[in-house]
Amino acid sequence: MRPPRPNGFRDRWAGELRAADVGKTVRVAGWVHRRRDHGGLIFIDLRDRSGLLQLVFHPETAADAHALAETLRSEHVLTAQGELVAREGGSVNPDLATGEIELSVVEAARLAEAATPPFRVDDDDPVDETLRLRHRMIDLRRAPMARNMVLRHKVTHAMRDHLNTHDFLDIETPILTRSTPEGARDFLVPARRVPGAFFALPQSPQLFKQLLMMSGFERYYQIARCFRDEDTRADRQPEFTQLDIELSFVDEDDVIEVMEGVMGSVFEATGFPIDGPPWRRMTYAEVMARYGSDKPDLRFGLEIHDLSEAVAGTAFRVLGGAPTVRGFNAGARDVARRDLDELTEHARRFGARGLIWAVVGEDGWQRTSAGPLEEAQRAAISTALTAAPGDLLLIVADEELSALTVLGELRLEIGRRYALTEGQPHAIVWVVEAPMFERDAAGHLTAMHHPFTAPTGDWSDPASMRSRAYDLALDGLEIGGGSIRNHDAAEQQRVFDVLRIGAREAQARFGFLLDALRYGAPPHGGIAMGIDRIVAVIAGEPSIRDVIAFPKTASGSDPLTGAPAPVDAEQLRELSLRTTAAS
RNA sequence: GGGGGCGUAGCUCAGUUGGUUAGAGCGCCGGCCUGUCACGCCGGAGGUCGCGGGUUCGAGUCCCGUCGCUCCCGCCA
Repeated sequence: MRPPRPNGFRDRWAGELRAADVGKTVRVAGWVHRRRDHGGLIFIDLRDRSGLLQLVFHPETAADAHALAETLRSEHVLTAQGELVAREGGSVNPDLATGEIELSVVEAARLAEAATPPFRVDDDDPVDETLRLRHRMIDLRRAPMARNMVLRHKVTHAMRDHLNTHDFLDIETPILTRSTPEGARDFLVPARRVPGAFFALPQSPQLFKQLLMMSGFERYYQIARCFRDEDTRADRQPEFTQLDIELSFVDEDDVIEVMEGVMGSVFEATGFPIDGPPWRRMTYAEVMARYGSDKPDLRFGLEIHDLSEAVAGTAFRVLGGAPTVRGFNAGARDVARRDLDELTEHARRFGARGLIWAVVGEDGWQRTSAGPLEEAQRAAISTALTAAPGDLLLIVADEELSALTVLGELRLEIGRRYALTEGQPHAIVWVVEAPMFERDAAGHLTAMHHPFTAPTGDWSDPASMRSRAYDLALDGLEIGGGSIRNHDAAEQQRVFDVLRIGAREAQARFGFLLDALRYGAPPHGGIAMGIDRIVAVIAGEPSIRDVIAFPKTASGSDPLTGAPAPVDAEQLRELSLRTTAAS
């Protein structure tokens, strides 16, 4: 860090002083991180953003300062001046960046007292998250959180740097806007000037960035806040941040290359140990078949295999009553009956009717839940899964998508249970050629990405069409995705036709984009990257709440973390809201 | 909307089959201590066992309800 402008508070950063500064008179300011009172000598670890510095207060040579130090407590704020001295041999602290030196305080002043913190700042032990959020300003003082905020800045800085040097323009888009079609529930804001009408907060800048392409800006980016009124998860917040990018006159390879450049520089800037781009690309069909997920964790194997042939024409199919049988070899696992019951329960949670398991012995299957299965089929399955004695085989018979999804989740569960990712290198993969449409519960086709994604394939069979989309998965987490868009109004209308979105509805929902398409839209495409997730993975934090300064809790009931406040009748009148008699 | 888990000191937790005065570590307060760095030693304060009801001679412990938190499913890229 650059030295601060010298003033009455400080002239150096405490954590950046080194042995080379010995002999200098310096002034530092910050918080009391820890205090060690030896009766005579008092040591105080002073904390500012740059780190820690040990202050020594001598009772005889600096009586006033020492008297003050006796009254200092944790998190008091102070400024101190003195001579920087070298520590004697045995008192050097090798665990501290400033451990070879200390400040022999001549003069000091307390700038603020502090109530005893509700939890320790100088300790990283877990504390109830609600309490941390209620006192977030204190929580953010703790080393891991402070580190995460710095890391987050490094990530966005690297992104901006890379894009700025590649001719991208940072352009802002509105927050108070109309519904954007990402499929989630909108947050709504009452519009005072149009009683009964509401703004929607953007689920993404999707429509606006496409308009910017039509405006001719060619290369746009924005670190954009997005809003989706859906329930919180460890990796999901109702308000989150994306790196949003759009380019004109491009195809898939162009966007992917740009993003590999961006993410490559992010990983490099943060020291994240991963191989540089170009990165592996796999089709949606392939990752679903092999890993049962559209965001596969490739840090370990345990690939899924099609066992339908192995059990063809047997009673097994009657048993399962299912069109497909798939399974994977979970490896040599020492499983108790309880483990198998838990795995079965896990499978059910994701919609499986049941789980077939088998433990392979020296001669055939030692234990299995598939009693009626004939020896020949058991052998065929073992062969298909290249089973060795001791191996645990997990098999699901169901509709194809359902079986693959369940096995994908079981694969991840096995990975967690047996720490299969431990010590493994990070794995990043592009998933391309996802289906353009999928069927909802009613059997109707809906857009798998959003309806502006360009499809490829045979229009006479929309269900078979693929989208010109690409999604990036890191360690089994989806960190971003995008697509080439429809730039032709007629083509866009065909998509709407498949989605059964009539001309009137399309005009009402996406009218301004459809209009824009008529005035000369360039071929364009883009991508959005989830910054919260990216930072969390790099930081090794399981929850993105730990890489967001002020996140939401699950219920959002805490005042500091954005709990919604009730609005009284008077405020409603002021907003000119139409209210019902009941309210 | 649904399912699981949790709620005991400021914090993190223990608390036996229902039994007398609810404990520990850390933190806090006081005393001692001139080279510590998670300083040490001695002492002390601090509890509506989330809340309400019930069963019982007796409830932190069992039952019902309720509130809060959390993880997951649904939902959501």
